[in-house]
Order: sequence, then structure tokens, then C-alpha cells
Amino acid sequence: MPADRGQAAGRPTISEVAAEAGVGRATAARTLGGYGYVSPELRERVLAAAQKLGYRANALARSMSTGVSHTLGVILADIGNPFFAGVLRGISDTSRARGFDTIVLSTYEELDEEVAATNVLIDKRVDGVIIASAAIGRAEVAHIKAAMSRGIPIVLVDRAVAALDLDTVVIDNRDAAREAVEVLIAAGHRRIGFVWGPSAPETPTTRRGLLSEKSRNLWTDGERLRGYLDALDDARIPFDPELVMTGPKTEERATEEVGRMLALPDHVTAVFCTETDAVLGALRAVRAAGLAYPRDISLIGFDDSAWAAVMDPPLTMIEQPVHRLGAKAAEVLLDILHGNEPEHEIHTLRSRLVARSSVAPPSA
Amino acid sequence: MPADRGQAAGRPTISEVAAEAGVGRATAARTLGGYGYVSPELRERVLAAAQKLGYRANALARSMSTGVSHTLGVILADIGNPFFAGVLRGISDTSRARGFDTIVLSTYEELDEEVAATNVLIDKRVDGVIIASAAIGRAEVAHIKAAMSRGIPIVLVDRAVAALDLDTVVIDNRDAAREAVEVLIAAGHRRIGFVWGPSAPETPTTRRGLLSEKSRNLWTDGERLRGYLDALDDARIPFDPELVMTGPKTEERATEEVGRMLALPDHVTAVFCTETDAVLGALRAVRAAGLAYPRDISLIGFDDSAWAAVMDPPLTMIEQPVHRLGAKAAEVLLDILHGNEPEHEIHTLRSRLVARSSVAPPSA
DNA sequence: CTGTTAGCGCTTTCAA
DNA sequence: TTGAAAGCGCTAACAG
Repeated sequence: MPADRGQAAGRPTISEVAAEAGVGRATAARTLGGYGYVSPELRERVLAAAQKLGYRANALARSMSTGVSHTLGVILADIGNPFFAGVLRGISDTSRARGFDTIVLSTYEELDEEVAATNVLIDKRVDGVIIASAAIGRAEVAHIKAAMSRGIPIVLVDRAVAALDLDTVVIDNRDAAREAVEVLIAAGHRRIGFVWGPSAPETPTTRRGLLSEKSRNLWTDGERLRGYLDALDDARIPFDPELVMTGPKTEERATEEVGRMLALPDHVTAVFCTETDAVLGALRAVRAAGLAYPRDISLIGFDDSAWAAVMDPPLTMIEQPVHRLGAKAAEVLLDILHGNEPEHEIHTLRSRLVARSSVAPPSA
Repeated sequence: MPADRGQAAGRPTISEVAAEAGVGRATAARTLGGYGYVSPELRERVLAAAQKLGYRANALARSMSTGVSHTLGVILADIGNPFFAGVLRGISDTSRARGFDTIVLSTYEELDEEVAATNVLIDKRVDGVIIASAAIGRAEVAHIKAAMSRGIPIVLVDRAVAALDLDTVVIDNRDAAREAVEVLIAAGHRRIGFVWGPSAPETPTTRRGLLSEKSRNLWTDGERLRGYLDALDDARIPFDPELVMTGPKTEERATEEVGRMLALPDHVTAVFCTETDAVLGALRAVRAAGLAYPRDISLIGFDDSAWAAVMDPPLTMIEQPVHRLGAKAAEVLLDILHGNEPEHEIHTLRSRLVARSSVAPPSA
């Protein structure tokens, strides 16, 4: 075996430090590892030797023998999405402060990727995992259950999964959506578009169909749709399937669909958007139709952004506590790692409707 | 030593698989590790045993003996910033495709954090590091040189560091800025604001002061400032320190400063912004002054966004190939890990000025 | 082609 | 208090 296998040039080991200091391996390990008793004298010598050689502990070796890697795994839909980027920042800020680093994997809502990501994290022996899962039904959670049965602490973030008894950090999407739609209703709207709805293979036209698992809603999407329906029900406004967008969840599609809703004989006078790209699409449709908000149409959307505030007029948006969402998830996970493992619960954080100027009464 | 130290419940080792299959450790290791020769027959037995026990290789142990962790370290300013989130996505997409995962650390432009992050990555024995360094002078690169001397391959992204001979992936910030300012000049502007400039302790009023190291420009900021100056020089427009923002780089400050430039007797008729938040601040200042773009003032900014396209009027912006920046950095690093290590070079990617509607001739 | 054996660098008993 | 020695799970010589 080549002498330098596994160690590049100039990476002294604890044995070398011990030799340099003229003490035993264990003594060096104790002082450098910060555990056990060591006389001040030897301690000094070891420290000096370590300093001289530029010693840095090999975290891998340490993890091997302690079984703790001080690394957390994070599985998200898309690290390039501002929402998840914010969540990740929350996670990494708080875990870093407690001495943990993070390995992040994006799934792009692909269940296969999620499974693969889970396996990677298991293999790398992360101490715990935070995951925004795309899993919906019981049939899709096998990989998570497998990880659980291996004793890996897991906390869910952004999306709850009914089939899993796990700590979960979310906002009340249903309530947030209901509140937003209520604002629209209070302003006098009755024809309110919903963008975007489920990307079902075939367009469901009933409430049941819309909410069914087959239409493959993400949990958040389903909740937001329910909130929309709640508000309609409370105001006794009949549900009209023509006012909910279906199909691929893209900005382009949202533009088309809002365009369609705007062209209906009994057209929409307001649109509620469940995501940033949906808002963008709606905005384009409004402009393409030669209309202006909030005069001709009112708008409220999910996921506030600094840009929303500088739009003219500024947009009324739902703000999620992105950083806090991640921070809380990390806190809960770290607590579990610290041995505090009470009942698993769902931690619901508060979102906030930021009222600006994209809502007005419907034009006569 | 407790029997289960380092291994949680139900994590079979290769020895257990070997035992179950009734073969030697090495044979099991060979088939599971995918190296060496194993007869089809034994191979089958091992695979079956592994399957039955739910065996997953311990990547940590593997790394210990091979000296390869299949993990890349990434050090960025702020993972919550859309630019870096995009870069990270590029990095993680391409490294993931080649079997590498990433540990990400944010520094918030704090050199201390950058040093700490570097150490963490050294300790965790990542195979290579990609870093957007805040280091400027020779005095600030010790941590990177230390990592280099330890034999860790490093590639720089987004920011070049003159004191370091490393592969570097950037865009030509100077040229991009020059091009943008030239567009403004071509439209007839001569009083062009620059937001934001260096956050020097005291406001430098000379070109030299502005560009000096003491004013602590990030490399990108310095380059963009140079590009601005280049364009001015080419058009023989005198440089006026009053038109460059100084102080903290925040949206609020940008609002103040653009407000000030707008109120000058010989006020600005166009503003060039070097960052998204600067654009946002400028937009607020314009509105606060009761003005409208591009009629009263023209605007061009760095870092295009989907929002910029739906503004009314849409904003002319400089688009950076964020994903590509990250992807290229990862490719270069992975190539080095693969043994291809030609000369270190600076890879300059193309940015693009996306002409929309925020530039018009100055109003008479 | 297979099994034995010796590490990788660290932690942790255990006896001195 | 300190050092010797075993072990974490895997890879890789080497002998058979």
C-alpha cells in the first residue's frame, strides 16, 4: 500500500504530532480532541507540536470512530428557487452556529431523485436529514421510512406528509390562501381566478377531482387550493372550474390561462396566484390584454419578494417566513440529535399578507 | 467500547454481508465495491445477502481508506442571494451528475468566516473546493494558500484574485459594465450615476481613491467601476465623484444616494446599477422623486431577473450566465480531480445585455 | 478467483 | 495521568 494513500502532502496525523511532542498517541489525541485528562505540561508540548506541523484533525476519521459526522443532509426541490434558497439559508445559519455543516441535494420534484438523494445521505452517514418531500401517498414514502428505520432523525419542512409521523415545519398554507381570497372577496370580487391548480393529466372539473391525489398536487398546492375553496364557500360563491388553471406549472402556461380567464364572457376580476412564477405569468397576461391592475383586475400572490414592493403599483403578496422555516427545522433536528425527542409535532409558522396596492374593487 | 458505537440500529456492515453469504470479507467488498474479480456465482450470493440485509456502503469508511470523499466544498457569499443560488445550482447539477455531492458554506463577505469555512472543508477532507472569495490583497489569501499547499484543488468562481494562481471562472465584469454605460451614452446621457460604489470608510473623491484597495472593493465591484470609467473616458465625459454612490451597500442607501443625485443642480439623467438591490433602491428613489423611467431617467442594472421583465416598463438588464458559471467551475474542478491539470487559466464567460425599455434619451 | 491481513486516523477502553 | 491496543467499516496488497 502506498505510504500516502488517503493523505495528500503535508497532512500530519495525530501520530506524527505525538512523535514530535514525544508523547503517546492517546495523549496527543486527548489534548487535540479536547477530551480526557492531560497534564498542563504535556498539553503544552502537544499543542506546540500540532502548531508546528500545522495539524488539522481528520473529521472523517473522527466520524468513523465516534459515529457522528456533524453534517446534516438537506433535500429540497430546487436550490435555485428563492424560496428554497431562503429556507436553506435558515438551515445553514442555525446549524452552522451549532457546529454542523450541510450537504444539499435538489430533487426538482422528481421522486426518483428524492430517493437517490436519501440514499446518498444515508451512505455519507449524515447525522440527520431535513427534507421538503414531494411524496404524497403512502406508496411514495418508502425511502423515508427506510431512513427512519435506520435510526436517522428526519424533519420535514415546507410540506407535510400525512403518511409520516415526523416533526414538520410548515406554514398554514390553507389559511394563508383563504385569507388572501377573503381580501379579494371583501373588495367585492366574485369571479376569482386560481393560478396555478393541479397539473392533472386530464383537467379535473369537479372539486373532488381537483383535490384528489391523482391530480398530483404537492401538499402546499393542495392546501392552497383548499383555502381558496374555503373562502369561496364562506362567501357562498359558487365554484367554477373554468377559473382554475390546470396544466404544467410554468409562467408561460399561467400567462395563457389567465389570458383565457380574462377573455371569458363572465371574466375574472381578480386572480389569486400560488407561486411567484404564477404571479409573473398573470402580470404578463394582464398587460397583454391591455389591462391594468388593480383597476381592471386585482392580484394577490404567494411569496413576497423585494421586487413586488417596487412594482408600480406595488403588489399585495403573501410573505412566508422563509429563513425562519429553515431555522426552525434545523433547531428541531438539532434538538433531536441532542437527545430531546418529545412527541413529533407539526410546527406551524405564521405567514403574513403584505397589503400593498394590487387589490381594488372590481371595475363596473 | 459499546458494540453499537458508530452504527445505529440496522446498519449491516460488509462483514455481516460476507458472513450471510458465506464468503470472505474481501469477496463481499469486491462485489459490493464494484472492483476486482468475483465469480458470477459468489457474486450472486453476495448480492442476495446484501439485498436481504439492506446493506448500504458506509461512504465514510470508504473515504477513509481510499482518501477520496466524493464531496466538493463550496464557499459563497450568501446562499440566499439569487445570484449565488443560481451558481450553486450549476455547481451541484454538474457535480451531482458526476457522482459528487457538495457542502456549502456562506461567508456573508466576512473574511473570518471564509477562513473558518476553508478549515471546515479541509477537515472534512473534501476532494476540492470552489470559492467566491472576498479576499483582495495578498494579505488575505493565506487560508487559500494553506489549502493549496495541502494539495486541495481549488477553483475560484465569480471573483478573480490576483494574488492566486488558480483556475478561475468569471464573466468580464469590466466589459459588461462598459457596454451598459456605453448604451446610456449612446442614448445621449452624460450625467450618469454609478450605484453602488465602494463602501469606503471615508468617501474617496478621486479616481485613484475609488479604485484603491483601501476602499475595499470586491473584485467584481472594482471591475464594474473600471468599466464605468472606461466608457466615460472613451466618450470624454469628465468623471464626477458626486455621481458615484459610496457607503453601505444596501437598498436603502441606494435610494438615498440616487435621490441625492437626482436632486443635484446638474442632476443625473441615467443611473447604472451594479447589483439587484441597487436597482431596487434606484427604482424607489425615482418614484419618490415623482419621476418616471425611462422618460425622466434611464436605468440599467446588473443581474437580470424574471421580475425585471414584467416591470412596467420592463428593465434593461445585464444577464449573467449564473448556472453556467457554477457548472463550468465544477467542470474545471472535476477535471482537475480526474488528473487533467493543464495550466491554470481564467475562464471568462459571456454575459449579455438584455435590452428592454428602461433606456431613452435624456429629457430636454 | 478468493481469503487473509494490514492499514486509513481517530477514539476509547484498560492496565500500568 | 499516560500509553498500548483494539476497533469503526472499508480497501487493497499479497499469498494461495
